[in-house]
Amino acid sequence: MDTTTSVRRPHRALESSATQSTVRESNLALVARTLFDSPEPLSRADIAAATTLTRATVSRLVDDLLLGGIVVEREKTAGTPGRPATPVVPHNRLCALGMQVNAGFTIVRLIGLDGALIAESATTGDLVGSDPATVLRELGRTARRLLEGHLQTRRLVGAGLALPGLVRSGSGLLLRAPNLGWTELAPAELMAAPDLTAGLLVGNEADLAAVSIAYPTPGRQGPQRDFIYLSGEIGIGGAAVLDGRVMAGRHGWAGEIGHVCVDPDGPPCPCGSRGCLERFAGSRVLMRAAGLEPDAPVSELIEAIEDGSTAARAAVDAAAAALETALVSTINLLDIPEVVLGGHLGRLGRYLLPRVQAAVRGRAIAGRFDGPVVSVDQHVTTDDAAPAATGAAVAVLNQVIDNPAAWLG
Amino acid sequence: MDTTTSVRRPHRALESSATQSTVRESNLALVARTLFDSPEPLSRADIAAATTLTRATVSRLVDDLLLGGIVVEREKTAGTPGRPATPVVPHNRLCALGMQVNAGFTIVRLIGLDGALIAESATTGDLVGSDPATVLRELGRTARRLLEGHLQTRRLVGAGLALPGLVRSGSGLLLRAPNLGWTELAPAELMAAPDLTAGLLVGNEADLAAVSIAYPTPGRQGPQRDFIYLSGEIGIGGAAVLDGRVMAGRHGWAGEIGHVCVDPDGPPCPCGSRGCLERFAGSRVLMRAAGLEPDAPVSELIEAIEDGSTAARAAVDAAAAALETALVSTINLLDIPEVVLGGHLGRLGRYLLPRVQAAVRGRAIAGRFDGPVVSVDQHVTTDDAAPAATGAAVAVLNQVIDNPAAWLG
DNA sequence: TTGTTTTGTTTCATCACAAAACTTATAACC
DNA sequence: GGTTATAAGTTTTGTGATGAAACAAAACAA
Repeated sequence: MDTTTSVRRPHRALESSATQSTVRESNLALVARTLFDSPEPLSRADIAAATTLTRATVSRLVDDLLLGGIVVEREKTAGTPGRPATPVVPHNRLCALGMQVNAGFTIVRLIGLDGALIAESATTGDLVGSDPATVLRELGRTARRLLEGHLQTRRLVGAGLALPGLVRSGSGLLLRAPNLGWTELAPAELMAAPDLTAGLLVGNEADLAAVSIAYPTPGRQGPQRDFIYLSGEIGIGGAAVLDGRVMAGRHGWAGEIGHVCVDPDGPPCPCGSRGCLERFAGSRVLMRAAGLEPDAPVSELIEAIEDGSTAARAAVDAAAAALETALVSTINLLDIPEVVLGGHLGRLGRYLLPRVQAAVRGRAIAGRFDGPVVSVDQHVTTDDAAPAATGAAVAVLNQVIDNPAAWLG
Repeated sequence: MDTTTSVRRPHRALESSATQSTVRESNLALVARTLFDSPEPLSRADIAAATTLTRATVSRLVDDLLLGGIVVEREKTAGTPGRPATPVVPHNRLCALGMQVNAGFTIVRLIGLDGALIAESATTGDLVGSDPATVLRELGRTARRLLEGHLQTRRLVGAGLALPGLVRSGSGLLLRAPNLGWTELAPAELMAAPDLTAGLLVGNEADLAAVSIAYPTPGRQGPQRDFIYLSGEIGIGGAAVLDGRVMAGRHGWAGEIGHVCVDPDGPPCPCGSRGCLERFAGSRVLMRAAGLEPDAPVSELIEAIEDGSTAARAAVDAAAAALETALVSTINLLDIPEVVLGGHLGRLGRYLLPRVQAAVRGRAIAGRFDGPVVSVDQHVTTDDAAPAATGAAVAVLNQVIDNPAAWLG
């Protein structure tokens, strides 16, 4: 862990050479993305118009996608002069597992390539200090049960797992999850379900929740393309999304807004620093400061405020002030003037939004130019407590859309 | 300026289709990058081995580069059995102008595709509150004089201009440069030298200084590929470089570390926030706090410290503390555990490095894993006061290397 | 002089896509 | 109902990129 300076490869490969099959892969991906990104079904001719490819080329590419079960044809639609078009739409036969382990629950979702929730299984329980092997083995069993009966009609593309901690990008190793008490483990192995977890995508909970905002359904970007996401949990996770891609940094740990310092003389943080945002706006800190049980639901906090509790009000104000400071710094650093609040921060939106929005507009450099927007994660208003599980599945499905050639084999 | 929420285009083009000429462009760039990135001259066969292209293909691509004047053949090298190889190296006939306007000087440099400094012209003077039209017109004249006599043997690729302010990426407009007192102007037009400034690359001073660190010579990456750069001037500029690319953000303003908040109750900053890093570590703030003239050279500050001035010592300590806080937050946010100090911060390296390095290692999340490195910009030790001017030229030349097809026409 | 080795070139086959002609399937109009 | 107009999708042909393999060139070595 406490490794010495890593040896850098003296000459990394610049990139690989292009060939004709590269062209095909690239155009296949272009057609797939165009198809999935469109809110309305597109015909081959529509795709040709949208991509500048010829109809002939699109036809052949679409044939490949049909053959691979990635898309299907719908009934022809008449009504206008000319030969009727054949709409081509995402095939819901392909699907992926999205899983999440959190301090308070585990969840498994099966999601189709068209974005539909096919099945779901959730368990609640206190997982702080739990044994990762036990929890993950059980998660694997749950996933297998969930799949039963579906594999006759569907085909599994892969699985994704969201964890509340540091995940080393590439290797899929969890380095540490402070709020679970887990360190240094390989989730794919512990799940003991090699058929399900071959190529398991392991990701940080905030990063994957951000994916589900950037892509409400697989391959289709939502209205927010550049934004900073904050996940309000025991810790404050964060992710920075630019043009639909989650920023990774060198190891895949970028976006840790919870550990932006908002007061150099503030309380110490287990991360080694002091006065991190998390120390003011993390759920347990907030609840304690409000005079409530650390794991009390947000509704209690809101009630307390409405009942006139000064402690509750002060706690939220302190969190808001910390949030303002951290976000202004973050926006100045990343130049992404849009913020989405998730978890308990989203649920406290009515108290936080106006203040934070005003601060961001008045104090961030980009504030005066773009009219930055602060909003609440949709998932909060629809009472979805596990957007990261959905995001994990979507991330897996996006891989298919972004490189269909690899899936077609 | 104070625009309302910008209207987002509902459907941006996903990307354009690939064709055979795309393959050629891509491989041409691959060959060029391989050639320029190598410390030793490469033969066609070497390039083939390095890229997995065949010798036949490499030969044809190199022929194009030769024809375009981007590379030249050197004398064959014998000594080993087999047909002697023909080394192919960057051609120094192509060159670019790199210019910089700062609060205290202007500079114009002419730099060859091989990285050599061909000519240089600098002027000093207080440009705070100066008239941009006058300054830029004079800069254009200087550039033209500098070029005289060189255009018989060289060919100008283009020009780059570094400015200490906010530049809107794409348009090349300077929105504001607080320390010059300039706002809202189009440098390319004001320079009144359309032959030189066609396609002028305008960039932020810190961003372009970072380019000259990432690329010590055009197309050849230095040892630092991921790093956070801090330019110490009146203001503290910053840039984040990941894999050799400067992070832009939505408008091109990412990396403003000078406006990370290190004390929410600190002194107000013209940017609208409070307690920005710049308020503690900007050169004039630092000098005043040390009891010196605001524009005194760093050497005086060092002397004062060595003479035992407590004010000077305290000022540097305060700057160091602010730097620590800002950098820990920044590293947590970007996951780039490497820092390069430029300008007066680099010149104060002996006082800052140990403290800052310890802070970053002990308090940043990535600190415990990678052994983060804090170092001083090479340009400071070689007494080059204008790395951004070099970076501006290098950025222009890199465009040729990254897409030779566009240059060949 | 002959053989060996490596570089660089030539020739030919393959495979994507573009262009354009063609086929198919519908609506609109007389 | 027959004809025309219109648009979707397919077939055919040509172009241009790379790869593979044979070939030519230029050195060293025995």
